[in-house]
Amino acid sequence: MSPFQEAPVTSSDKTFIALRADVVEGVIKAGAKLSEAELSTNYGVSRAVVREAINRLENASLVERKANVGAKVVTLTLDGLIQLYQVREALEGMAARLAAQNMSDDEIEELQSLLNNHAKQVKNGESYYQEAGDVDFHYRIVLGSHNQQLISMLTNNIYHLVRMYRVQLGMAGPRVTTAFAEHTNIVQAISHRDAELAELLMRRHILYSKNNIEAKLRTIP
Amino acid sequence: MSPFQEAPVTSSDKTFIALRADVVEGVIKAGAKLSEAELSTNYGVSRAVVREAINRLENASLVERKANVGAKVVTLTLDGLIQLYQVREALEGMAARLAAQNMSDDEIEELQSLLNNHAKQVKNGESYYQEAGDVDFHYRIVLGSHNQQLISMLTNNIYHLVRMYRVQLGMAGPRVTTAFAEHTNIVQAISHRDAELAELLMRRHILYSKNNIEAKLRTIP
DNA sequence: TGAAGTTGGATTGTCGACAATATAGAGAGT
DNA sequence: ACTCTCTATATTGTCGACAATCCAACTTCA
Repeated sequence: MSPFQEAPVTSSDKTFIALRADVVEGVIKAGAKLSEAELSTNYGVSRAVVREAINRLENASLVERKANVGAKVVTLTLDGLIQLYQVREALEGMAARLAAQNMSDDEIEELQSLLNNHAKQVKNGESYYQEAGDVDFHYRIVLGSHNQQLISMLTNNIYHLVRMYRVQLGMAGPRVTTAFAEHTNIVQAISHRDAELAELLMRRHILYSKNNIEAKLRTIP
Repeated sequence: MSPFQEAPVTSSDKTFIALRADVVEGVIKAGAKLSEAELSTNYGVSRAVVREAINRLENASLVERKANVGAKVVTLTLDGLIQLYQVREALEGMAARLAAQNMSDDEIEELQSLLNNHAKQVKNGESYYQEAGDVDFHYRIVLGSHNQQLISMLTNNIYHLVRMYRVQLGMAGPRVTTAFAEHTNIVQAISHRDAELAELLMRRHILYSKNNIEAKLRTIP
């Protein structure tokens, strides 16, 4: 289905995931201070596991910590969004390149059928699932790179921050059908094993997406 | 001087840095198990701070942890090295592109003079400082990107892992003068504010470096 | 009035003890 | 001899208490 980490086993894992969700979804507001004691009672665990969860969030760039002072949820800025998308462009571009080289024929076929499902949804105007579909699409390609380092960086860190921006600054917008066309071209490049083109198209796709969001944001804050 | 993090203030910071150094330099061998109790006595701190240090090392991809089992130092493989350099190519390529756009004239001038010093050293055959010089060069450009996300990923994670491979598999090799020529071209592109070319040259530079190391390694393990 | 120094309260950092889990080895059965 | 089960032990996960640090409010002095 969707981006799944390994199943959480330890209490610390669950707390980390719950806390991350609350930060990403805005239940805990951007810029808010994270009190260890307060979170400890809220999640019903000891301060030690809260601390561990906060540490992990720090590495994911979702909170900032200062020694002897505490941790704050990051603040969302236009500049931060741009920098994030620059990194994303570099990493996902490479992912597309590697996917064109390394994906198995089966994986490519699944990617194709995923795209076909999206095509139906676009025709039916089911805009809700468009977001999930977009995530799925990018996720498949990242996995297809078969590069663990790359997969880890994108799925553990960058995607959560991207989602935090999307959710809290209310992205959804048009760009559905045009993005779908771009997806189609990328898959075509991959299935032709054209690594160079796959990277180029993916980078442009993300760049367009950035420009689109950026334009919307400049009108608000 | 050299890549410096923020000064370590807390006991946990110091332990993390000491432990990381021991892992990178091979004092603790690749693949070895990390016993929390043992490290606790060795570094003279409580298990809690050792655990925090290990967690941070995990995010830096220097150790792998399994719940209820423990942490092991990563094992160094050819495949791991290749994947690492693929990520490095993507990120540093983007860094060079952004550096060409964002570096101040002063920063570029400092980069130039750094290169001049290297030129002298290369002529004198001081091969030792070549490594430090190379690190310095790349570090400056990464900082010049003015992209915090990018800077953090490279300096906190990737560079330490790269160094671990270099140290433990005994890199040094020739490629000194030829690498210097590549550096020169990159700086030229940056000072011309040619972002496209700067990225291209940096990516090729890292790709060559990867191929060089890879060729050496294939003869050994 | 304003600036520097001081103190109290609250928050984070560190510690040792206890609980939960995995793994190696012994033992039983075939 | 081999496999399976079960137990013992060592290691990690979690907890509550104590120590160190920061910050704000208050006092003191020019």
